[in-house]
Amino acid sequence: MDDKNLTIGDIAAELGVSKTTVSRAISGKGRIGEQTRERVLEYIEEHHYSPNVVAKGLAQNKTFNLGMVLPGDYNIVELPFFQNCMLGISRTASSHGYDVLISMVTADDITQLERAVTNRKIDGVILTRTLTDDAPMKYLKENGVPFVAIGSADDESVVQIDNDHQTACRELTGKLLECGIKRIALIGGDERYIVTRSRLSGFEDAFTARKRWNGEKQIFLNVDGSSEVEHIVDGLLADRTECIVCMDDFLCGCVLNALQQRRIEIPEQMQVVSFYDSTTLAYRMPSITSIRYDVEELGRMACELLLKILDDEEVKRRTLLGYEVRMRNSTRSA
Amino acid sequence: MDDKNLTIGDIAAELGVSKTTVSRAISGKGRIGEQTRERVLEYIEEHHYSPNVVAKGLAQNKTFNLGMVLPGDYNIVELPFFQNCMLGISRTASSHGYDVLISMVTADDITQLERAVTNRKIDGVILTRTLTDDAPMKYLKENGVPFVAIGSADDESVVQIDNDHQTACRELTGKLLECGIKRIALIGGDERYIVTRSRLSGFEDAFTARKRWNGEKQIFLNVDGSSEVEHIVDGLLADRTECIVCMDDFLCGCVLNALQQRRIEIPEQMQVVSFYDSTTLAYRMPSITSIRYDVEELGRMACELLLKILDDEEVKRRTLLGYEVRMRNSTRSA
DNA sequence: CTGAAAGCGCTTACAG
DNA sequence: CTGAAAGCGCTTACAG
Repeated sequence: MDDKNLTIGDIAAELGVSKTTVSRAISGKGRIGEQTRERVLEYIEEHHYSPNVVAKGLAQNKTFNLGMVLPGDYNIVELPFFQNCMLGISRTASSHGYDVLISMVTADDITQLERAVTNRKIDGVILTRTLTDDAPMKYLKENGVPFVAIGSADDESVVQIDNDHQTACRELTGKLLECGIKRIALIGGDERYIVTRSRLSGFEDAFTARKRWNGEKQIFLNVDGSSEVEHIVDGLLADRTECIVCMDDFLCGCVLNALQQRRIEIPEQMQVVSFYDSTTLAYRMPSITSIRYDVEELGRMACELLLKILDDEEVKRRTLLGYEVRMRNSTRSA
Repeated sequence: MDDKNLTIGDIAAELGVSKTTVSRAISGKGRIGEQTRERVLEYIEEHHYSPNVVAKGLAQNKTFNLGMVLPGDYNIVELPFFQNCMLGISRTASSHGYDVLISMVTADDITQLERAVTNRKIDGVILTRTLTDDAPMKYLKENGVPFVAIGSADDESVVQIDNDHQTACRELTGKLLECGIKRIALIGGDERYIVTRSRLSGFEDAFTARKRWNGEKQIFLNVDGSSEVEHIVDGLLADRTECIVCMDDFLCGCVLNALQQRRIEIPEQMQVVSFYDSTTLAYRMPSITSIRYDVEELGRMACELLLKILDDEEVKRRTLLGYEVRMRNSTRSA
């Protein structure tokens, strides 16, 4: 285990070659005799040498660290989305020789991100959600830090990757309408999240695509917390609404609780659908019709995009990933 | 924004002093004239200089990065516990000039951790759970990497911090027994997690403390997934069990679903309690009696312990944090 | 109180 | 194909 602090210099001395040569054998850059390279590589193998990445970074002006920006708000941070995302990012980064450094930010405090940047701890950044008027994004642009955003953004200059929330929501809503639903409601969270807006658009697209649909739709945004949901649910029950579309699994959980408490049968008296299909709702009875995204894949691809950018490769400005509509027992089958 | 790449050398040249002097003004180490220091500091302030932490690290053989080890298993990673932990760690690290680098490991794959260590990317590590026969722990010990474990471990040489799960579970179980419960069941997850064992001990302590209790208790460990829970619940219903103690909120969610599906009234026909009090169960009706831990605080203190160790300060081998028993409507009141 | 110099462990023109 | 030397941006004995 003493090998731990072997340096390129030690190896050079031991083998009677120069540090330059050792460095070349390792990196594969520059011409070097086949013989010499093998000798060096063998020695390295035997003695478990592994290069000091920090020193390498200093010389190359890199850190081999990627920043991952996470929302540090309570509640939100708990959404499984971010963890699954992290899994994908972490694995990909790791397999490319990078590590992942986290920065938790809130709407009005991005100091952790600023520290990571000004301290030159990271080569690039992955944003894990997008907002209208996105402070981290603004900061990164101003400071010329390479980044990719998971989520969508109006700004065409930012490299973004997202599931196609709008189409997903349109398709799901469409299916519901096809089943003859006349009264439908949409409940969503913070309107500053782009994803909230995308889903809203998809929801509305479904109606404009069906000109003959003459029912009633209701929309509730910026819904936050259980008591507000209860109030809304009471209103919807009074209105004889047939279906509630929930924009995330947390809100859906609240809706389900409210319905259960009021002894409303699902789907007979009220249908319910949600997004994400996370474990938050797994095993709920009845099973919940939901959109499913491959969030780990999303993280993986975001990471690969960033790595390409760091390698000065060209990348698509916008990548749209798919989704899957899973019809289950919380809705009447088509 | 050009200030970005200011170096200590630039400042020295500009001010007509040596790099040594600039360094001393910044670090506060070594004697330096009051006048000179102020001049340097002023210049730095004006030009938004911020030192290259990587270079500093190379010179001092530090990275100012802390490793955080997270379980990379699906499902488990989704437990809000780890996110809240991360919040505490991240904030504390940040306020001490450190960043947090994540390594996701599974029971049989700790390569991400190994990479971070052999690449010398981190100064120390925080483990976020403990297992019997803990691979990351073993690796860190063998390689002399400073670390603290969130969770308990038999090994007296490891610095560990944990909520007092055993006492918590004993107290909660005790309260239930005081209410006259005669048939009680415990459902828990993976037995290799120390926390599962601690809670089991606490559960049993409650009975030994009440010698005259003559009821029936059942214990199910290594329970994994919803169908197994359903099967257990059916058995318990047949047995006329009065109360189910769930070791985590995920299992509790499964239990609640199974009961709801079977039209069992809580707490009239079955009482239910859980641990963590996470948002997974928030807003469930009836509200769930539960233990509550301050997980962010746990992360914060773990991080502070590690920072002290890195500073060569003495620390307590074992820190036990409190808990709160929250009696709610899923149990009959005492 | 201050500075010249060596060093942290790498990389990379440049010269041979 | 190989090496001496300078450099990445800091710190830190050592000397004055």
